[in-house]
Amino acid sequence: MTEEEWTIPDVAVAVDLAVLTVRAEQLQILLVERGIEPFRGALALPGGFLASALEDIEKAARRELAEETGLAADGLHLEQLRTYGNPDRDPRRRVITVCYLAVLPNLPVPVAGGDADEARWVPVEAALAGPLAFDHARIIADALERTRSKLEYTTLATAFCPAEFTVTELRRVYEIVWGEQLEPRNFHRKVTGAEGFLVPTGEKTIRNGGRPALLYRRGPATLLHPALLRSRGSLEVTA
Amino acid sequence: MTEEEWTIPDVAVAVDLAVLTVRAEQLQILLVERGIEPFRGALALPGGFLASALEDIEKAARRELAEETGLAADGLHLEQLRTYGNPDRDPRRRVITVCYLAVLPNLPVPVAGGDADEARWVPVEAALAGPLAFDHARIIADALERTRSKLEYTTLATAFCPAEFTVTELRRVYEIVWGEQLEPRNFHRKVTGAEGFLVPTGEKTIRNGGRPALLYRRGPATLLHPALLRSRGSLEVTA
DNA sequence: TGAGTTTCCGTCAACATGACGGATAGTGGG
DNA sequence: CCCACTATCCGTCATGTTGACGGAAACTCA
Repeated sequence: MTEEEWTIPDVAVAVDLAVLTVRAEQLQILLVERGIEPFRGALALPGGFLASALEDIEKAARRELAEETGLAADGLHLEQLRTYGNPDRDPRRRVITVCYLAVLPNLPVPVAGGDADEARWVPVEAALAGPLAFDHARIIADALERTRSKLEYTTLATAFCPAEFTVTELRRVYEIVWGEQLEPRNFHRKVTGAEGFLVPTGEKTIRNGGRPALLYRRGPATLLHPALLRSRGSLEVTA
Repeated sequence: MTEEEWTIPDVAVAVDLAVLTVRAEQLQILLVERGIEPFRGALALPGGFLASALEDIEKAARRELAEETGLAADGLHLEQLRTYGNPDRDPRRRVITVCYLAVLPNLPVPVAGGDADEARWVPVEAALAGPLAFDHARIIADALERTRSKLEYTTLATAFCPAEFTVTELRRVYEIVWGEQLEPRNFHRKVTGAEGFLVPTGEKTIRNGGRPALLYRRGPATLLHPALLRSRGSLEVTA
């Protein structure tokens, strides 16, 4: 607010993306191998600097996402996660990064193209264990907790599913993201009873082996009421 | 990620604060009257640009808060709300602002000093109705919804209270922030039963008129379990 | 046709919630 | 000194939600 002999400091603004999906019965995150210093060769979140001083932040996130994964909209869920600005998080210069959380269904792996190097899916557990560029481990941990938490009181879980899905598939999303088993019957009762969560797609089925399951489409609700709580054992809270 | 003839664009980074408290039986927010263009004379959130290109973002938020309100730690709750970066949110140049949500007990109004102009408490309802600088109305709306939501599943409400408080005072916080009445007995049962929410301060009382109430101190828990839900009628979800 | 598999439904005890009434413990006035 | 007044605190009960389980229904494959 002071307007004296002082000038507004300039900062480099980046966007990073924590792109989550469920593949091969695992929660996986999209990572790229860095081709340039710093952290050359290390795994990192896809992302990059604003294309211009006037580019909108969320637009930049969508652009990076499209560049890295080749997909735009669809069943895509994109929300701002948090901004990270530790002064020494980038050894080159001051960079603050606005991070986004994206959730996708398990697509036919369009991951390939993109501007940076090879992008690949990595199980989040492995990602959190292995060394990562910058403060990306912290970011992934935050994204994971945000996702787990939002499954409780929003309909975010449907963003992991294709356009049409069964209750069992939805339950698998919860079980995989939370890392715990759920009672199939109670889960079925809750999600089919929750207002606006699931819309029965006319009448259809799909085969798995046993009795055909009803197919659902995601409903208009974004909040889940009543909430679907995990047993116990959480972490922080956005902080 | 492209590393060609392109240079990283510079952006001005600001921090803004949504400082909430409960005063005079109302939820109020700290606003300043702008003394400079743009939006001279309009009400705005306290905040400002980073002091230097290396200042930490949260440090900057604490600095601005101290400058405007004269207080540092205490019962202070400070968390990042969201980053706003619409390209035309500031008519002068590209500015993105990292916003923080602060919650304070009703202090003896240390508001006065500060670098910018006069700061004053404004009922959030009035703040949302009246004209505000920049996109601050949107920010306040987000801060309000975040606060209301966090009262449900965290112990944030205690941040509105002084070090020692009664159950009735805590209930008033919920009622004022949510704008709805709560059953005193059920509320009492829930909060005193919730693990780690309230710690009875030895044995003390305070007078109000009737039977002396037990005094409590905030407990170690940050998450509330089970949650304390408002009746119905919410808004978005962080989006 | 029967075994195997998976979805779907019903029930019941345990727990939490919403709604009351009433006992308790102070204050202040006559 | 006693009595109205007020606010806190406690107990109960009907209702709704959760957790746990068994079993019927529907389809495939041998």
